[in-house]
Amino acid sequence: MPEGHTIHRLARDLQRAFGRRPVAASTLQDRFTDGAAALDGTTLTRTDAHGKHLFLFFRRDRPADRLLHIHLGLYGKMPIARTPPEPPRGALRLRLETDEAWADLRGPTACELITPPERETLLARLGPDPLRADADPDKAWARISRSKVAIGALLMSQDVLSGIGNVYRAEVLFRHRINPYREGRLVTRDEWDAMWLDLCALLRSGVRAGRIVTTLPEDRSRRTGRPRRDDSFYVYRRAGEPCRICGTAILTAVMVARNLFWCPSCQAG
DNA sequence: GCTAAATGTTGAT
DNA sequence: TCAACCTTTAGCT
Repeated sequence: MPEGHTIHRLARDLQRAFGRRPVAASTLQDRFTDGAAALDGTTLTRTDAHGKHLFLFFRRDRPADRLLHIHLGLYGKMPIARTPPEPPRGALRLRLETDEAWADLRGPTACELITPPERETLLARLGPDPLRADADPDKAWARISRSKVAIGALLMSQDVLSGIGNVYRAEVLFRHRINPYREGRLVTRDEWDAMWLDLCALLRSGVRAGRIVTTLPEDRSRRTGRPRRDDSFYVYRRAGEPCRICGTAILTAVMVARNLFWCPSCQAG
């Protein structure tokens, strides 16, 4: 589930569900016993997302000047539900609970209490995030426009721009008909500007919908008004299937250790 | 029941 | 470039 849209949505939902009243924090894993104990009984004051990194701020009294850093990694999840909570089970890293809501964090790459300077260090290596108002796309362009690295790799580099993952990479390149292997420096300024704007819109709609849909309505199958799961993407995980636009078989290959998908005809070059 | 894959990152070679 | 890590689930038998 987790590209940038998931994290920003989670930041918003956690704030709504748990903000401004004390939370009970618990864990079933030894690795976070101390962390959960430090958070237990404190009040969530603010949540913030940068790219795929989530930060939860609690009132200062208990975890002195520390905040919670969460990264969901490849398969982390933190679903929020109304009380009553289910009995805690299995590999539960962190449960947050109030009278009204509860949320279980499972499988994250990171769940740790850090200091504000540690947070700054982390943020310093992140490129602009299309979901943030303060994002400066020129910073990403400065890197891309003088790089010999393939654009399909650059889009995945969180220090070039942050929040993009394997689905948005494949889909945005298709939407702009750009071959994933083209060197960054051969992407034109106009192409980049269009791609950035598109990413802003796509990620925002991902936050709203809670899932990624990159296809235009006219490119989905006619039978259903709403996009079915299979209708949501142009190329992602559609290897061997016909391109929705030209019918050519979608190709797949590994790029930066992830499965890449593209249409060799629409994205020639 | 078992295996592989998954919208990710880090650190060693 | 590759393995390691974290957990769930889809797709097999």
